[in-house]
Amino acid sequence: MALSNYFPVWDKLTPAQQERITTASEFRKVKAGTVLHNGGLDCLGLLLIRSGQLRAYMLSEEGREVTIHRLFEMDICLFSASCVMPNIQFDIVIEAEKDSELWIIPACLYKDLMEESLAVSNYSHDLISSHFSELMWLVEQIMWKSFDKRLAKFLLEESVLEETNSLKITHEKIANHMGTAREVVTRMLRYFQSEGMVNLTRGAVEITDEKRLQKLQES
Amino acid sequence: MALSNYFPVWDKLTPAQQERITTASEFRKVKAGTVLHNGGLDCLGLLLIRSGQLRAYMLSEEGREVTIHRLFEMDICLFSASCVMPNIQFDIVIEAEKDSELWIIPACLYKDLMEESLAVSNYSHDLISSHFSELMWLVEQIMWKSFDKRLAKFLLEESVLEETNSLKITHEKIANHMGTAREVVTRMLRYFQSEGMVNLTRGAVEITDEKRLQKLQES
DNA sequence: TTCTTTCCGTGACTTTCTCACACAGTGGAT
DNA sequence: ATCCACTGTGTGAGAAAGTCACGGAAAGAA
Repeated sequence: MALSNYFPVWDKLTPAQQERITTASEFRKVKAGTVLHNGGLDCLGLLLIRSGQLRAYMLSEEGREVTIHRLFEMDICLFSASCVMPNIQFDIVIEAEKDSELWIIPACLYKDLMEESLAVSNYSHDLISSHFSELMWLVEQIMWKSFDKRLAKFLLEESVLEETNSLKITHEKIANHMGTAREVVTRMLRYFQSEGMVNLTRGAVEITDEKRLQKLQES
Repeated sequence: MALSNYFPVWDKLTPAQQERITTASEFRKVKAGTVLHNGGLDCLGLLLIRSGQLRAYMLSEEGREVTIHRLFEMDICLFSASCVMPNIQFDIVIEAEKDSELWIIPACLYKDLMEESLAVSNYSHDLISSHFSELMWLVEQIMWKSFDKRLAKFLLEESVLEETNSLKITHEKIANHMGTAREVVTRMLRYFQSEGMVNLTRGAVEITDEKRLQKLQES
């Protein structure tokens, strides 16, 4: 499948614009763990995901993380282009969670397109505003939801994503997603296990009572 | 001063568009404390501030608050228009902090403009993306800054805004801005007082050692 | 096997939040 | 002036979550 099938509002662009995109974009395959963008330093460009899975997270000065957004097939990532997302004075890191294939669209090209094409501009607007909503949601979670509910929710979402109840994930990684300390995750998982909701083994969490986690998460 | 002096990108609109805005917009004066928008229910429209001061805050199910954004003269508020900021499934409240004058621009009109005018679309894009940055900043604060630093910063910012070191504000209001409990604010303020940084009286906080607060905030 | 690295478990302590209640200042009503 | 209601502040006790400092177990490499 070609770029044109993945680029949003492709058919609302002029042939000339389409041409500019195809010639300027770079296709790339990356391995899980690859860091594609790190902080405000580089202005790599937009990422258009063909396959795989990426994670965008915020990094604190002390090296703590929180996941801001996750990207899947067909998603487009604006965080890696400071020109399109101006005023960002903190570190966002984009990392491949799985082996991924993607196109890199030069940020300056996209910026030009935005200034030419209503369709592109409106599309970006919608995209950022949905990111805004997502972030509001995160704030709500962090501020007002107790940790047990948040963890239950995370495990359930992860199991939907991976399409299995046996999650291959370490406590450390969970902690990084959620922006907390590993010990906190360990303790809560042990509690979940003592209540029969999960089963823990090294590097893995198996969900054994989905319904109770559901109930916990909602309450 | 007329609406045209306050509306962004006014001179990039066609005379017809300008006409539509002037005729459709409503001018309004509100007293401090007025709630202009409450939750996802109403789609009031965009607010264009001529004078005064507004506050946009998120409301939890239990009635707790956090300030998301503050609006001043010349600012424009998109939160009150769910059409322009779609996917918002939580409660944002817009409240006048001081007596204010503003125009209300119907959301549907603005939406139409966005789909017609590149200038408007790009302007909205920049606006939302700066809101996004602000929110990221909030997340960073909440997650990684200890409360004493956050409170110091709040007091200093407030004193800049009000152009005085004698802030007329209750502990409760501070707590609502910062998304925490009143007792927490009271205790920290008492600590600040014991350290000679502030002087507390009923309904007021006087900053007596700005420099130490500065240092605290930065550390 | 031994060594190293990664991952997990845990106690002790700090910070922040929650709950419950008491009391003090302020501005009316009488 | 006295009483009352309301708002604003003070405080202790306990829970939740984060921090610090370990130790130890599992998995993979040498």
